[in-house]
Formats: sequence, structure tokens, C-alpha cells
Amino acid sequence: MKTRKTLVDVAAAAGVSKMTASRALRGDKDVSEANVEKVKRAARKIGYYGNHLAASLSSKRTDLIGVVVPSLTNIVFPQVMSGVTNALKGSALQPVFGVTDYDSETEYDIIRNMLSWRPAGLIVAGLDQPDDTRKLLADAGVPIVQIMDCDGEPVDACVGFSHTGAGRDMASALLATGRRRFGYVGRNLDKDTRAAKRKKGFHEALRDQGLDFIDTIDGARLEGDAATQSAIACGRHLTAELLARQPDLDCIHFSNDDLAFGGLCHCLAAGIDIPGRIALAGFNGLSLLEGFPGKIATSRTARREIGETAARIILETVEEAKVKSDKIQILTPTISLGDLGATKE
Amino acid sequence: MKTRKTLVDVAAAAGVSKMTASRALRGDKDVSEANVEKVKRAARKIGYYGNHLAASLSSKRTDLIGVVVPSLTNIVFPQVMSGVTNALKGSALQPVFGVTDYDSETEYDIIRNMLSWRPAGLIVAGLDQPDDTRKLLADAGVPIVQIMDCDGEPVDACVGFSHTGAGRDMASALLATGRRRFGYVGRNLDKDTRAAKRKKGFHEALRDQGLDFIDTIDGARLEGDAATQSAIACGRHLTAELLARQPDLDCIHFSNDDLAFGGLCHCLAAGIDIPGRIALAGFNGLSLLEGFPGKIATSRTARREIGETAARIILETVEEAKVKSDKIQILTPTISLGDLGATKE
DNA sequence: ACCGGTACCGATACCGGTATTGATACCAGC
DNA sequence: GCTGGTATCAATACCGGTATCGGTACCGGT
Repeated sequence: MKTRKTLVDVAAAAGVSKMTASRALRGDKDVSEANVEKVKRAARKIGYYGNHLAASLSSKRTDLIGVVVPSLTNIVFPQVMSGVTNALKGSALQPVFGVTDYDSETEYDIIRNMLSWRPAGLIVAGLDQPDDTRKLLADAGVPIVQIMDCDGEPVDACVGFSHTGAGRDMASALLATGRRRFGYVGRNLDKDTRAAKRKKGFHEALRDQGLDFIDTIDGARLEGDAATQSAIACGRHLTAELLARQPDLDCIHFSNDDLAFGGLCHCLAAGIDIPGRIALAGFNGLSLLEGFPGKIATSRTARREIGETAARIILETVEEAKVKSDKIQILTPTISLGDLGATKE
Repeated sequence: MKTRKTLVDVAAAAGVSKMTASRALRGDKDVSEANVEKVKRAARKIGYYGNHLAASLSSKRTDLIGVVVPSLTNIVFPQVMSGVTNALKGSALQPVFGVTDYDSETEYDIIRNMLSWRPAGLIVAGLDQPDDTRKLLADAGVPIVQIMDCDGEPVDACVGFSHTGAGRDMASALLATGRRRFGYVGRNLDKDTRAAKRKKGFHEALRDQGLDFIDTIDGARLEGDAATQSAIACGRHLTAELLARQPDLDCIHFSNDDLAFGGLCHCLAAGIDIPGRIALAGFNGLSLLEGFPGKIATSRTARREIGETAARIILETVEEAKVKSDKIQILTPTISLGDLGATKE
């Protein structure tokens, strides 16, 4: 197999014109049954597979759909991607993923790069892009779906939930169980704007009751080990530190379930009664928690569904469906207090 | 912004020819400083970004590199992808991901689809593709790197380790601690060929000592809940079932750390001394285990490194580096017995 | 003043497909 | 037998870039 086979080779092998071959392979009409057979056989025989570059350039359509997420190591985003992949299965569309590493400079570059492939649509995590990135998206001329958040103005469509609201709701739920002495453990809040929003909402709800965090730790400010550790180890470490400073907390809010799980591990090892003495609250409803059902309060978010819904919105646009989903879809997280809720009743 | 901007628009705005504009934007030589400036300014002003389709078609080069993995929900693969992304950062190459869902039909389609984009290279998980898929890869004419496995003949390059060997080594290590009554818990072994290889290796090592699994469970055969549950919940469930049937096991080997962790959770809840009475062994060295350091024996695999190495091999080919890495790279997992190892000494 | 070399620029020919238009053959209907 | 319609195919013109090559202008050297 010296040179790559082209449509011309197929046409020659089938004894028809390039155009007829093209139509035959795409299942276009205006081709006789006999020729369709001949062309398909010829294509298979010489091992031909198309060239998307040429096809897309010529037809001004692509079956790519770009997905931009901040991270792969946070399991939440692979789950979203999984939803996207799932929704696209069966359609001609194929997802392309880009990772920004929570860096808006990188995000701009990636989005620009993706747009230059003229995708059928773009799915981007978050609503808080800088102005130039937003402009890029707004002028792209393809459907844009922003996901995972809805605190803000979407460029086009939007599938997600309010992080501020989620934070506030969790605080309210915890307050209702009688907790009053709150601590907070987070990581990389300067970059993870959605985690910062949750903290903000939580904080607001506390202030409404005249309360405040007694102490907070943001892992980003830590040096060395703790900064590079996995989220679980980090959560464990930071919780130990927080409790050393403030032994009499009765509730710790973590920016996510991984950190919270780390916190739980510390407490179990230290013999601290959970949730009796201290309530732990995370975010996301990760399967991690299934190991210790009820120990950690969490907000279950619909990651897969968000991915699926976002993909479907783009699918509908591409396929020019007559009935389209709403441009803005809120999939509110459901709070699960676990044992904490049980003791309350 | 009515019609999409093209290079001609930029050229017109800059008052130069299309060709000069092209060269200026790509940083080619043979363009005066003044013109480079003019073109770049014009491009920025009218909001031009290139068209990769046209560029790649014309230059017969793409900066895409396809990555085919079986799953996104198993954290191992996002970690590999993360490694790939990381290694490619700074280069012009961009990864495109495809998910096969452990289905070889889907795998064939995805690889075919990816090849039709004329990528600079392909990274594919596993060595056990069916013949037609292998032929596709072999004839692709671009560097192919198969990853995560090395039990078999690679099409081109290969970065991974021996799963059979990993299973055997783990069995030997456990045997050395005096364990004799082995059970096994796995899931989807019919599709997850690598997990099946580990089991096989483990089994071989047992037989070398005249032993055998006393009982095994494969989650794939379960109906309903257990099949759709998360791996952790599944591990918990299956472990309970296994121990109900065989209460006197002194060691359970799980096909991965998620299942093993689920098993640990069951044992903790049931008050079973781990690893005193029963030793638990998983595979992968997931961060999950950091919550309970030492409780579960595992083989740490270098996921990120595998991704990085694979990407680098393709990078070297693309950049025609004079010194190239080996075509076959084995990154042997390291066994960590945890507390089990400590008690032994 | 002439020559060769270098720096710079643009016209042209593709890349491998698809959209469009035009051509041909064949059929029914009058 | 002629007309109009339909089915089928081929020729041509792109799509938006890049490779290639030829031309111009300007330079120093002789």
C-alpha cells in the first residue's frame, strides 16, 4: 500500500466517474443499484477510507463537536464527557476533547484551535470566560453550549446548575440540623471559579443567620507536598490542620467530595465521631462515598445528564430538529444529608 | 460578522497577496518585518482564525493525534489521557479522544473514522484487536502506539506492561506472606481482556504451588443492580456474596482497586480484621486507597507516564527527531503490599 | 555599467473531496 | 414521430488554504 487511496482510485477500479463513486459511498441518490454495488465492492477491495479533511472542506460541514473541560483528573469531567459520547453514539458526530487545566489563556487557545476545525458545535465548561474568549464563542456561528454552571449569562445555550445556590442550599440544610460552628476546606479556589461560587453561596447563607466560617483553609496557599498530593490525601492533611487550629468545629464544608472523603479518613483515624461530633459536607455525589454510605453530606450533581443534554442540544441544531430543547436547562443538584439527616428527625 | 473570514480577507485588509498573508501568519520566512506586522494586525482586526481543514488538506499534514480508549468512567484512562495532553502541551499537536466502550466493533469504527482525518499518529489501548482492526492500523502509514499492555505483538510501537506478569507477581507476593486460601472478584472479564490476563497470571502462579482459587465471582454474570452499580458498590456487594459462600478465605484478589476498595468497605463494616484475617489485593494504585493507607495490596501502574511516553514516541516521529525512544517500552508496575508486607517482616 | 546573489512577493497549481450544472438515454403520452 | 419528464452519470467549479516556482528590486563586487 504505497500511496493513500483516493476516491479517484475507487472510481477507476469501479469503472465510473469520481462523482458517481462519491455519491455511491455516501448513499446519495441518482446512482443505480448496480453502480452502488460496484463502487462499494471496489472501495472495500482496495481498502479505501475517505478523507474527512477534503470532504468537510468541500461540503462546509463537519461532524466534529468540540468539548472543552478544565481537567481530566477530576472524575467529574470524564463523566460529563462520557455523557457526551453516549448521546452522540449513533449519530455521525464525533467529540473532540480539549483540556484547559483551569487556565484561561490555555482555554482561549484551545477554543480558537477547535474553531479552526469548523466544528458543528462547541461544549464548554463554565460561564466565566474572559471577554475575548466570549467574543470568540459568540462570533463562532455554531451552537455553543456552556455547561456545569448557570450563575451568569450564557453565550448561547447552557446546561447546568447554580453553584451559588448549591452552596446556599447545603448551608441551609446543615443549619437546619443545628450545626453552628463551621469550618471550610478548599483547594485552588482562585482557579476553580465554580468551587469559589459554592463557597460564596454557603457563606451568604451563614451570614443570613448572623454566622460566619470560624476558619477556612485553601489548599492553594500550601507549599510543597500538600499542593501536589491527590485530592484525598490533601483533604486528609488539610482537615487535620484545620481541626488542630479549631478543635471545636461542629461542621466542615469541603469544596468537593474528594477532599471531604480525605477529611472523613482523618476523622475515622483520629476516632472522631462522624457525623455525631462533626458533620462533613462535600459536593458532587461521587461514587467514592458509596463506601461509607451516609457519613458525608453531599449534593448529587447529574454529570452524565449534563453531558448528554448538552450534546443533544447541538444534535438538534445540526439535524435541524423541528422541536428543540430549551436553550437553558437547569439540573438542580439534590442534597443528601445521609446519617446527618436521619439523626435530625 | 456575516461570512466567515478567510485568508483572502486578511490579505485584502493588509494590502498584500494571499500567499504573503499565509506566510506571515505561519511565521514562514521570506516576509518582511513590516508585512508580518501589517498582516498580523489585519488578522486580529477582522477576527480571523485559520481553517485547519484547508491547511491540512493542502499541506498533507495534520496536528491531530488520535487516542482510543475503552472507557472514561474507569479513572485509569482519563489519567492516561492526561499524560498524553501533558506531553503534547507546547507542541502543535492536539489530541482527539475516542471511546470504544470495550466493544471491538465500535473500536473498528472509531479507528477508521480517526484515520480518515489523516492524524499524525494514533494511540490505542490494548494489543488484542481483531485482525481487520490490526490491518487497518498496520496500513495506516502513521505511527501507532499501543498502550497499557505488552502481552502480545504490537502493530508498531508499544508502551505498557505485562498484565499476565502483574497478576503472577501479585500472587507470588501474596503467597510469600503465607496466604493460601484465595478468592477472586472481578467484573466484565469477558470484555476487559487485560483484567482477564491478570487473573490468568495470578491463577498460573497459584497452580505452580499446587493451589487454586477456592471461589471466584465475575460481576458480569450478575443481573440487575450489581451490574449497573458503581465499581465500589459492586465490589462491596460481591465481596459480601463471596464471603457468605466462603467465610474462611484468607485472601481476596480483585480485578482492580475500585472493587477492592468496595471489598474493604464491606469488611470494615462487618468488623473483619484487614489485613489480619483477610488480605485484599487490587490493581492500579489508585488514589482512592490513600484514605486507608496500607489496608489494600496493590500494583502501582504508571498511567500518566504511559500516556506521556506514548505521546512522546509520536512526537519524535513527527518532528523527525534524530534520537528516538525504543519502540517497545515496558513500565513494570510496582507491588505495594502495605500493612501486609509490614507484618510479614 | 554589468553580474550574480539574496530578500521578498505573487501567480498558479494543486490537496481530495462535494455541489452544481449539463448531458445523455430511455420512457410514456399524444 | 415528437415532446416532456425522469433516471443516471460526468464535467466543471469550487472549498480555503499551502507548495512551488518565477519574477522583481536591491545589494555589493568588479
